Amino acid sequence: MRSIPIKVSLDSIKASCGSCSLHELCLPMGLSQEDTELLDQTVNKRRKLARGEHLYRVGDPFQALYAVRSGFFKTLHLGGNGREKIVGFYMPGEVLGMDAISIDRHQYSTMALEDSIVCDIPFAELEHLIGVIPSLQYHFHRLMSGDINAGKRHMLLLDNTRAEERLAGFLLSLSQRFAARGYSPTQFNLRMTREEIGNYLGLTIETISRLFSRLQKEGLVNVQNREVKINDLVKLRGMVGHCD
Amino acid sequence: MRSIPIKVSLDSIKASCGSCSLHELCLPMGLSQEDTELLDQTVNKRRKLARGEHLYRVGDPFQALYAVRSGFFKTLHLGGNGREKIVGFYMPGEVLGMDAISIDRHQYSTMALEDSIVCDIPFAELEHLIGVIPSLQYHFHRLMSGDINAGKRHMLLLDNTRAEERLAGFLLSLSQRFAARGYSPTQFNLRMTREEIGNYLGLTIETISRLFSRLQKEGLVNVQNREVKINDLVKLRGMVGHCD
DNA sequence: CGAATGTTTGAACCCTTTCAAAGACGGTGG
DNA sequence: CCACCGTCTTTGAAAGGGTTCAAACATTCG
Repeated sequence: MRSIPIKVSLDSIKASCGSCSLHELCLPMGLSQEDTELLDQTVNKRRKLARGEHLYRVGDPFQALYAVRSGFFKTLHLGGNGREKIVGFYMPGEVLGMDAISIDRHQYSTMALEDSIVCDIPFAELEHLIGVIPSLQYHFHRLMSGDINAGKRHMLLLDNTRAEERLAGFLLSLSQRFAARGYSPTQFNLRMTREEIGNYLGLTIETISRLFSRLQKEGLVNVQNREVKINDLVKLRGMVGHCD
Repeated sequence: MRSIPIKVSLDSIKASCGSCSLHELCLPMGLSQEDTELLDQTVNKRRKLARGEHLYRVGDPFQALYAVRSGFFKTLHLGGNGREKIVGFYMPGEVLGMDAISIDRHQYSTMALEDSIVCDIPFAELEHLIGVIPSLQYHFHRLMSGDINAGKRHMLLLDNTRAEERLAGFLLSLSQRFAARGYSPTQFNLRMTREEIGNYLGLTIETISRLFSRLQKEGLVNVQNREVKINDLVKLRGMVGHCD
């Protein structure tokens, strides 16, 4: 609360895709230096968000996509009964908000799980730029298609009836995504609570807790609070049914 | 088998988006007559598929998107253990294959559930056309975004822990989509088997069967083989948790 | 008509949920 | 620095719902 005045003064920071370490994962992937500079003129603002702060909420008018620069986000659906369902976790280099393109309003709320920074990508300007830069068009379509696939993979994860398979698949998914960003695939920090994991996987918090205990007892992983160490990546893969 | 020679002779049929009754649902939605004619030059072929025939299979190189002209399709994922998981059903006006854009190969197999016709949309040509027709760019992005949302809705459906909620949500989803195509929202034919419904919803065939029996006993629906009549749309909606 | 496929119904089992309570962690204030 | 408090996590026992296994029935299509 106290920190709001400080945050405001830091809200806008000059961004630069060209010098960003994530540019091979993010929207500028595959662009020439020249085209990246054009993109930089559109993606010219960064925004800081404190842990727990909303990037946007259900129903907000859609104006921009957001690339995660640093930090961690969750997106959630609000059911008619007040129930919250987490539909995705987003880490640096991933782009938020593409589901809103088709309806002009955000369908899901997005909240920072830790202090984070996003790059604003005003969509009207991006659309214009896509018409001008053919390779941006190509890469943007791949990005959207990748989001379609991420959704389908999550669905396949939820199709595993056994709770164990879901959690194993979840850990492996995190592992892969961390690895793609140059972090260890076997040792990482969970940014979300047990409850958020359970919600995401369609399981209760108690089941998540029991599973972590069991996996640890079996020596597959070590879990200390939010710190996860995977001891046997191969055996963990063997536990997952039909998801990758 | 015997019919293959016949099918081949009918395989290619001249298509026309301008005169297609689905053009407000499909790729040409919102295009001017002039732009639709340009699109017609690209979408110039139709393909007939017999029931049970594959449109494409996992691993096939990605070359075209396919708009369903008539009939019904399912898309399925093949798990490492040989398990099949149905990830989507597609009806006329819906576009197949957008998940493959990001990886250049089809990630899922697609099979006709009944004799069907699709319109070929060669993707390289579509990409070119998108660079030329701004409103096509706009509508194509909405189409992809819509596919992202369809996936998320399916995921929300699977999050309902109670089998009853999932089936209710499934019936409502079909109802809406039929209504959008000018068919009755309360009376329609299931194109898929109980097993396929169960697979899609993460339930067993027995559970689906029991649920239909129960819903019928409660007077909510009438089910005769594959013919469904919804008697109480409102009460059915009340059964679904957080999925619209 | 007959075989294959698809559907319905029953009973026992298993896993996750639910309900309950104790324990650990982290931040705040004295 | 430590005690306190709220939040998060762990663990236990009972209950519920869907699956599994089994068998009869219906439908479709050659």
